[in-house]
Amino acid sequence: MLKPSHMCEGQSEGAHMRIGELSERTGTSRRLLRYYEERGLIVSTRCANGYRDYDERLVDRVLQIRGLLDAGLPTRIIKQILPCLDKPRVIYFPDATPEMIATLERERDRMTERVACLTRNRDAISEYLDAVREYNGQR
DNA sequence: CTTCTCACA
DNA sequence: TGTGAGGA
Repeated sequence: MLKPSHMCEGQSEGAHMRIGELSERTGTSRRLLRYYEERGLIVSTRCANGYRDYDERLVDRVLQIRGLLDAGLPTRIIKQILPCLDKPRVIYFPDATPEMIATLERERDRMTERVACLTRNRDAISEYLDAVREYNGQR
């Protein structure tokens, strides 16, 4: 029995993949995945050949990171709160430091601001669309 | 295919 | 924050 070529030595059972697969499954460029790792957002182990080896669970994590980034959070903040968002949330209550709370509150307020901005622009576009339909309708 | 660094918008 | 080039 030959083991699949994408598998590493000594990682028999856990589902693992290398960067190309993680890239495809997350819709994130390989370049960007390395960048996230550099910023400390994700981790990887290395195969004997030096290739990165990613755990299955990284798929969800990367997706989550993308979502946070889309929400406008900088990587340094994401790096801090990512552990708090992990599965067993209760465990992480201890490290809810006052400064952590403070940064999260600021970040939430910034989000609120962005939401308001998006809403205004969406409404402006809706209004324009309505006007266009009106014009085309009566001609 | 993977890795890395340097430079740049 | 994210990409492209270019080499190993």
